[in-house]
Amino acid sequence: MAHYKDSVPEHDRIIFHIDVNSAFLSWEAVYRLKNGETLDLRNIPSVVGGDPSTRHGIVLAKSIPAKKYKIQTGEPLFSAKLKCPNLVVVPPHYSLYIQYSSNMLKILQEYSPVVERFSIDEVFLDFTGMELHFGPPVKAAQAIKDRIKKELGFTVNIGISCNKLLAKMASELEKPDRVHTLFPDEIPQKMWPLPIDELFMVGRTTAQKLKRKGVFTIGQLAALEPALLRQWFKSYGELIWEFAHGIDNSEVQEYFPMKGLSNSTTIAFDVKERETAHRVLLSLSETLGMRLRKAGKCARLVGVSIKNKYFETCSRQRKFDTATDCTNEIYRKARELFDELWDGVPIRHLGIRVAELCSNKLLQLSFFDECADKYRALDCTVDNIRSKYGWCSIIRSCFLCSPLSPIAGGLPQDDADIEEGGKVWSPFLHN
DNA sequence: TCTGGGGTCCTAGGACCC
DNA sequence: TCTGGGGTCCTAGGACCC
Repeated sequence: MAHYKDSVPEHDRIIFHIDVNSAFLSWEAVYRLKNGETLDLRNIPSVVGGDPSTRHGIVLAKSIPAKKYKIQTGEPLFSAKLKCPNLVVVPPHYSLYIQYSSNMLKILQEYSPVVERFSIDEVFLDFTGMELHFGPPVKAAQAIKDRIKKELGFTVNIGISCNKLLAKMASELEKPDRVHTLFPDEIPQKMWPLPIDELFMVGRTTAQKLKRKGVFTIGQLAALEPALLRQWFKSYGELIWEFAHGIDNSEVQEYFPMKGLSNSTTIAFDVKERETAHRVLLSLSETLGMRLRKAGKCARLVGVSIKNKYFETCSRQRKFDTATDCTNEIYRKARELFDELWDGVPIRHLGIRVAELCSNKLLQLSFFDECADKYRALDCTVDNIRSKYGWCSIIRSCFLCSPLSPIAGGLPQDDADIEEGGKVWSPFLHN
């Protein structure tokens, strides 16, 4: 029996949501098969996971057989192995995933001019009006799905509906390698029986609160009075009520203006000394500054966050009079905020965030900072060297004999990164 | 050897102004 | 001496997503 309707009703818009099945794990499997490995990670209990020795030991992606052991993305590898002692764990190769993701995007762009890269493994595609070129939506989606499998070697789910929310909910239905529709008239039968946690934007906290109030399915949520949800969850309550009814008017958007940037890192050991913490902040500032300059932006707001050994977090942010894209300036501000914030408890994780961005062409130099020009030239030179010879071709001397990475945060460098000079390093939306 | 990193948005509460 | 109130900006924290 078909798992989708053979004919779709007339609607204003036709939206596809393309979701790579177990993305990191599939891509890892495809890469390994291509390089002579005979075992397909997708067919055994396996996960892509970080390195516990540097305190990055969490599950980044799981195979479908691993899912049967109730292993969850984000859970510690330690606990995943307790659930499944034979679990195969492989390290991540981010630059590979970025390539697979981009290859898929290229294919999808052939089917519509309006394509939104929602994350490294999810894409929205506005198929409205494209029936003329590629046939009815379900047939076209089948063809796209099969083409990706044939040309790139991995499977995707495609959800089809009249808005992004329903398309996304549709792609989550049965996996892998499937096309599903979820049009408004199918909501009661396909979406309302689902548990409340499966609704987009209902996370763990909201799901727990709803369950305590006796709401267990999306249908039960839909049946509530929106005023009651407003009372319980403020504006959020109305949003999830609308989602439970399949209401969503957001557009498929090719480009999103960047609002802010952040870099953070879990350090392999607990940091007890101020100087060490400062160095981590410096290495984070390096990455942040480079990304900011690459985007052609300056930031007015700088923020610092700390997670201590007890997993308690705190943060401090400040708006400054002048915007900057200078590594040293970001570092100086971050250090100032850190010194005000830190209570001396050993630190596990440090982060820096910048926001309130403006174009660096309109850069307003402070009268008091006569060094600004020199720093600008320095940043520019270092950026050029790094883009030519790799991220670590030029580092600050204070990192020479240090266990700390001179360039922290972002995605961990993998072998492929180093071979390529580490040029590829961010999977996210900005070109 | 237990618990990542990068985003966006919302809210509460305080400061400050008129 | 009975302690306005609306508007805006700012910060910290927490929710969600991948």
